[in-house]
Amino acid sequence: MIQDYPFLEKSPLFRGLSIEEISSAFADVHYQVKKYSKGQMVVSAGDKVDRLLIVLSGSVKGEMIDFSGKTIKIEDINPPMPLAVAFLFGKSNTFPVNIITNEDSELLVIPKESILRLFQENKMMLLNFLNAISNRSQFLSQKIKFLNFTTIKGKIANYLLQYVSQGILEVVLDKSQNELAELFGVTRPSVGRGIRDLHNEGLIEANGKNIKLIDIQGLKECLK
Amino acid sequence: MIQDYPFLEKSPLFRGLSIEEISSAFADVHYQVKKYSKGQMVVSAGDKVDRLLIVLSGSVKGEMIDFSGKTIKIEDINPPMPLAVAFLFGKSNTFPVNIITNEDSELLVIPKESILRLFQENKMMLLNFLNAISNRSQFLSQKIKFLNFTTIKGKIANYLLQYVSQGILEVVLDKSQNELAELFGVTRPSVGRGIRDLHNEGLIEANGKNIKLIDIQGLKECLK
DNA sequence: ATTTTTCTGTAACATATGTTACAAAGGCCA
DNA sequence: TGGCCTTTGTAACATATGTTACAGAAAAAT
Repeated sequence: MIQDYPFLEKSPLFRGLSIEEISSAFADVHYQVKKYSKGQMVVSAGDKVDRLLIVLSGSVKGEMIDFSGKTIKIEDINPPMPLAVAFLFGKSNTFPVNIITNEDSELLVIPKESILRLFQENKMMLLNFLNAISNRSQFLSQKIKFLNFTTIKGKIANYLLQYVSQGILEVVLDKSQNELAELFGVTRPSVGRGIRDLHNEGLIEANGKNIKLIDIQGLKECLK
Repeated sequence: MIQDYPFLEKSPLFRGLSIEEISSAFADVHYQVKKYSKGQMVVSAGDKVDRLLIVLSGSVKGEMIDFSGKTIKIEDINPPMPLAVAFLFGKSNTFPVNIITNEDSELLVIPKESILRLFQENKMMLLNFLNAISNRSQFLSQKIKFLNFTTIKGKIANYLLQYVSQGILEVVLDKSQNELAELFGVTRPSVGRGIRDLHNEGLIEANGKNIKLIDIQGLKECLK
């Protein structure tokens, strides 16, 4: 079964392991492959997280529900990524979001006990898991810094300054304004306006996705 | 040495273990207790995280630095809490913040290899560590939801609705407006204004720290 | 080549929040 | 009691960002 999904080697949880190693680790451990049709709810917010889910095919999305019952799409999850790694352990063991398939999908379901057995038998998997949760935390940390500590111009400046630290002064953006907007938690026109403002202030020369960084010090000032 | 710090039993990393068990687990493992005087920098942002630090006495703070060189206090960390658990593993293995002592302090320093050995020998510690990182993620998730998904009125409403779920309809706030402002990442007058608005709209009756919750459904609507 | 979709640029307008300031109320302590 | 400090209430004003809308450019699909 496991051998049918060779790209599992690319999953953060199995990195550094060959598909044979993965497969043999799974030999004496319980797991399931479940099929879901498009639009089906895989997990409801509040369900107990007593198993690890990994997307094998198709794709799923996480949707948050607030008190008033409205839903907001949080993120898409594609193969071979795991779901909700940060909720398998920790204080709250319930899914924070609904998980719904975007299309017909298959998920690998591994009960929590099995996970612990995998960890015991294969130190690499444990390390990978630690890395996965840690990365999640780091991602969230970064996101908070972004959301909380700067204006939109600051966010753009910060984003561009990441290139500077790599010695790149003529940037070709690898994301659309929409993607940047989502990353920054703001609206798309605001991103456009921010870029235009930086341009008008002479800090950058923006032309579509091509951006020349002119006044590095000025950009740093934007971080407030 | 370890026995000198019995409150380590209360550290998230050693929960469920007696001080004797902790001490014996540490018997054949490298570690250090380091003393720092008040105001000393324990770790600079960017330093490699190749060791786990746990506050034994005193207290330390984490300060973030942005590109322009300004510092912002992130949080205080008191005994017996660990530092930067989410950065010992994961992609980025450098401290995201400066760590500075608030007062004379002692820190327990455990190299990463020692941590891994502790995990191998004591499954409880591994579980505790997984829990600690997971909790951190969950905390950050929650914070992001708060920062990103609601207006100030929404944040206040959300805060008040937590009481409702405990069956409390006449709240006595346990935080000042200043503290709420900090929690929400907004300014103090804005919190005041938010409360006043909710009051004027008839959703609550606010009088200083005493708040009667009138229109629960309306409060839920505020979450947008 | 043509159509369709996505992306960009921009504008007018509405609104939430920050900024600054000050006065009144409540706690604390000497 | 009086004087200090913190907290609250509130106002006028500035500003950043969201909202909505539309047109042209670019990219993708047919």
